[in-house]
Amino acid sequence: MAKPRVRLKEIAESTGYSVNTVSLALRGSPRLPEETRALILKEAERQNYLPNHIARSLKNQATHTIGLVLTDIMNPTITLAARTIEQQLANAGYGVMFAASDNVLANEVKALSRFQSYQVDGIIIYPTNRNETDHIAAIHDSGMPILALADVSKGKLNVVAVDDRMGAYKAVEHLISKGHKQIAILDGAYSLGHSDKVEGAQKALSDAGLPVENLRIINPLGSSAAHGFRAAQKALEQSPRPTALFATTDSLGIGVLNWCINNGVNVPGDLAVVGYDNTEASEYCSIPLTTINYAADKVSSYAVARLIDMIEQRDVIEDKIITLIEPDLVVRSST
Amino acid sequence: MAKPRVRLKEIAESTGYSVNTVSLALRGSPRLPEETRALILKEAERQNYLPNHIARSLKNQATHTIGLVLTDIMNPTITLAARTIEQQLANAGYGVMFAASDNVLANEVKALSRFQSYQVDGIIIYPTNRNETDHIAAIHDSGMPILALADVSKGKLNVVAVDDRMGAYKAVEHLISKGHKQIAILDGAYSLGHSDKVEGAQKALSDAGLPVENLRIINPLGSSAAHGFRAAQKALEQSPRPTALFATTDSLGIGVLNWCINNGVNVPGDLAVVGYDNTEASEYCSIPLTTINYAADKVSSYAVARLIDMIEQRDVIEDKIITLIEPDLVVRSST
DNA sequence: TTGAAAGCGCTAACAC
DNA sequence: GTGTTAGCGCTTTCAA
Repeated sequence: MAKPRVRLKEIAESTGYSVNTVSLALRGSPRLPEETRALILKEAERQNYLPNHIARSLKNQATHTIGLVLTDIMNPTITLAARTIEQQLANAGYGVMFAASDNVLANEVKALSRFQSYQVDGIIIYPTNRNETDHIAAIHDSGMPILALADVSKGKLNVVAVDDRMGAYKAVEHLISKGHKQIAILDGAYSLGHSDKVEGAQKALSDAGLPVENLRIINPLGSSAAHGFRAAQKALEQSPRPTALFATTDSLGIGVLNWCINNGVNVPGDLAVVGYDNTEASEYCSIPLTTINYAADKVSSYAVARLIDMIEQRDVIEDKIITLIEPDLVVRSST
Repeated sequence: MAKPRVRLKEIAESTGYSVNTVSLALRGSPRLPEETRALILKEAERQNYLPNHIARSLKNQATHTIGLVLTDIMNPTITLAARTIEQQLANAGYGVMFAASDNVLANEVKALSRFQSYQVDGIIIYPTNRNETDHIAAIHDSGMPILALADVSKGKLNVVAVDDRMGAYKAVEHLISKGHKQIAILDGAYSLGHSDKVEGAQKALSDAGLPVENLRIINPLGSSAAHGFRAAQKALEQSPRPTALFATTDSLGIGVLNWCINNGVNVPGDLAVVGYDNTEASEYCSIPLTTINYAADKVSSYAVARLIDMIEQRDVIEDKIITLIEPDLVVRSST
């Protein structure tokens, strides 16, 4: 059943040219007369030739494949980033291998070394833990172009990311402008060293002359609606009771909204809620959610463009470049 | 900066053995004495050797990579399937390349031929259109193991999927048992030839002695909460007005629930709503959603196991196998 | 117990 | 214009 694959050799034999000429023709070399080229192309078409990417990669020392290491792929914002990155890379002629670390460092390490072994031309990574990026930097130092999608600027990596510190600042600044003084923040990433959002929130408080203790940090142990639903009660049990809540993902925020609906807590009357990411769901949930727009498309485009730059000028020594995209506040009914 | 990669040659030179012996040692050949092996392993470790997967693939005619073609990766059920499949394959020592067709056939075709060119060992695919699978079958016939995650049993492909006809049957049977006679179904896949859910729903009606015309088919033009939100009104404008609605994804259902909340429609009093997929969100949304459990983990495990079987016994001629997993009803507050 | 040589499918330098 | 040859890094006969 399994037909042997068509190689250059087969085309060469049936056209009478050499393998080399066929290779040249298929890649559109100007050295060949139009006639020869057309003839070979036609025969290749007829035999349904597809180039053997593996052989080409071995020879060219380039696989035209990149590795994408994600943390929690179930987070819609990360899913969206993955989708956009895949599209952009496909357009640029690159294939994408992916792996999800699920925020477990060991998984991240394994995925990275698998990608190295697979000889990917570059890696785009959502790091699991911002304080543990040395293993990533080591791979980068060995000559692998790597781009991080989170602001690990303390490390040595190139970065394209949303400015989460600024985003959180805007979210909390908005709450403060509405008169709130006791604010809870739901943040599952804080414990993994991703402290930007908490820091941005704290800065908003202190810039407004409020004590940072007024921000109660609650770990929802995840980033989904289920986690938000379960953490909402804990947030409202704080003393003094918060009048506003900043959920660091929309999913968390939606979970909080639903808990409020089920428990007779009026939003925004009893509790104002701000989300983060501006996922599609935030607009169409029970109470349209005020949120921070995470421009996934922008991040992805920049990231892909930057990575391809790095790949194609591999040997040029470059300084690390940190690109932070400033996110905007989107005001809806929940605040 | 870019250090040249360590090859077998480097290890050979620094240990004094030949490339061949090093290769043997690293793969644990019993032909070598323990001492030699240990020595070589240690040196490989020291030099941080990682095998060149490309070279190995070319030689072995196997890449240990599979291609995953998805439709709408933003659909949480598909995301979950992707995640589980990646995990399972990684455990089995396979890498995963992915592409999303976004339900555009041309994208699917492109992705498939890219994967062929990349010499993947097998392909797992969520087909875009069930009536257009000949191009997939053609690749299968050329010797590529392919497994479909939707019931395209009319075609020639191997299948592991949830029995959506049965799932839809159970959903609508449940609504009928609650006394509903006028039912709307929101289904965006119907127009793409995925008619199982509609057919299952219709069968439930006729088995109950109700005319199939009592099922109003509405195309939400997508599968997300936003689409559900926008389609809800259209559903309730049908005449006679439906008293129950079957949303063929949970996201659609959640969109409907939220529209109802915003428009004073009582659920389940004025409108009973059933979803499909049993996503995490369905449990923690505004009104816990009755739904059909799509056992993504089961589907993924079976699919991966089956694909690996196909890969490893490539030359054995096998009949196509259709595995359909029967889904269960999960009753919550929305009905 | 170890090594030499051929070859996977392709590309590139160099002939002719 | 087109063909010959070597080689990418690895595995696998086959010898020694």
